[in-house]
Amino acid sequence: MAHPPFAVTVDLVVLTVRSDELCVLLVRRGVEPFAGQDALPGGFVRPDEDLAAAAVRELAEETGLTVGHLEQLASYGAPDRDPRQRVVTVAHLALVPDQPAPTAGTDAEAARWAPVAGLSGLAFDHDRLLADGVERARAKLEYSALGTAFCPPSFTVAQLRRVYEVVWGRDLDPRNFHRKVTGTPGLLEPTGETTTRDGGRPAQLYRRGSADTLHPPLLRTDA
Amino acid sequence: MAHPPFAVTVDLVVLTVRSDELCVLLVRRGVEPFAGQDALPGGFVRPDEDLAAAAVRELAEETGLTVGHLEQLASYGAPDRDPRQRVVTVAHLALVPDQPAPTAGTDAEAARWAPVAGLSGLAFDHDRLLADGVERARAKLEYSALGTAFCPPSFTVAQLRRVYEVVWGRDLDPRNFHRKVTGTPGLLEPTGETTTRDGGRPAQLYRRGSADTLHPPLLRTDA
DNA sequence: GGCTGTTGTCGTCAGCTCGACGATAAGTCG
DNA sequence: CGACTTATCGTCGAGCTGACGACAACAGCC
Repeated sequence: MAHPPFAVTVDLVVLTVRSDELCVLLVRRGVEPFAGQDALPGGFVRPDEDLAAAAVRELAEETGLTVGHLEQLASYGAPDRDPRQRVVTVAHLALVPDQPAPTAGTDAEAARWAPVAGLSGLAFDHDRLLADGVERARAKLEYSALGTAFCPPSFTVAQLRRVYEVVWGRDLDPRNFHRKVTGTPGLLEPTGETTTRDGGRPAQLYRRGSADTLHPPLLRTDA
Repeated sequence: MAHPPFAVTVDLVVLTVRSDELCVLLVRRGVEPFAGQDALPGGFVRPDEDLAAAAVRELAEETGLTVGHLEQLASYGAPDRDPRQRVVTVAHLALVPDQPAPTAGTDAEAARWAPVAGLSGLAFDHDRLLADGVERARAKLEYSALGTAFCPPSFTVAQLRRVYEVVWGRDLDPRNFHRKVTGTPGLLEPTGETTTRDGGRPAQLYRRGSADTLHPPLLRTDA
């Protein structure tokens, strides 16, 4: 059996919410092909490594980020997606809280946050990976507690709402949102503390609860 | 760069509803490893072939089935999942209408339908692929028009409801279900014809409409 | 034909959730 | 202290859902 040799990589769509924008982690490629162009972080899977382990390792190597959530997204294997050889990549989606610009890693020249809006021209087929990742994140906010993955360990209802608004690109009613998330059992656990900010009434602080699904879902209407 | 050679395969979780049971297409392996054991159909991706194309080809080769829906499920690449060499498989989920037992293909000795309930002991990690595929199908019935993929081109509301009941393992109220699916615009298109069966009032025949999502979703409650 | 059993389809009604919005609480800033 | 900002609680009507009654339209049997 002459099974043609494939290379297998993992690529990462790392999303966060920074200053009211949905941002993705990009690295600038230092080697051909697509040298000097932006790309998603990623790399080859090692001989004795599971796919998920490879994703975690690449994320740590290239960014050193604290990850809030990591899941497999999809695989992409068009024959001509890499001009060098046949490469199948297993894309992963990571959601992380807002963090300072990650440090440059070993493989890549520099890692930086870039707003997703209007972004294009990435290396390989990474435009598509990014689009699929963003769509997955948008969809999952509807029926899961994944919005909290964008938040720090302790956060307010307003912070969580801002996450939804930024990811969906749509304003939500603060009162209805508050009723929904505080009314769902197991979603949020109050810490008992409050915040003080520049103005306005202090808000209750919560941490993620044990619930991971939102039943019934929080639907984004077409409005 | 010595990238270790991987083999890449596609495996198929082909589901259908037969005689009030959710069934999966299995083949009996003729070669080692796991010779004589049941497995999901699948095979190696060819050098110039896209992943989706490979899935379609394998499905046609091994079964000759008419496919109602095909989508990528997930990828599995544990280092020891194949004792021969490092293999990453891209699992796909196919939903097909009830059809006679498929003909044996080239690679496999025989293909047959097996009820999913209580099924285990498949080759490789196919138990997990199957479980993930079934769960994906169950979840997708909630918010998509995918239930029609299990139905022939022309079908009744009761047939579609039976699909939901079998996949979810839970009875649904015929009147509420009827109201829901006929009330969702674009989901079903009436053909104008009716059926006659052994007993009972003849039913309207419908075909799939243009809608592919169900808004609002049809939730399976925990009851 | 009449009766029975089966299945499909239409209605009704209470309960829940949601969206829109008013009202109040509790801080900061000038 | 007043103005402003933000958080949180209530209220109300619309829409969807689940439970269920009622009727329609067939086959089969006596």
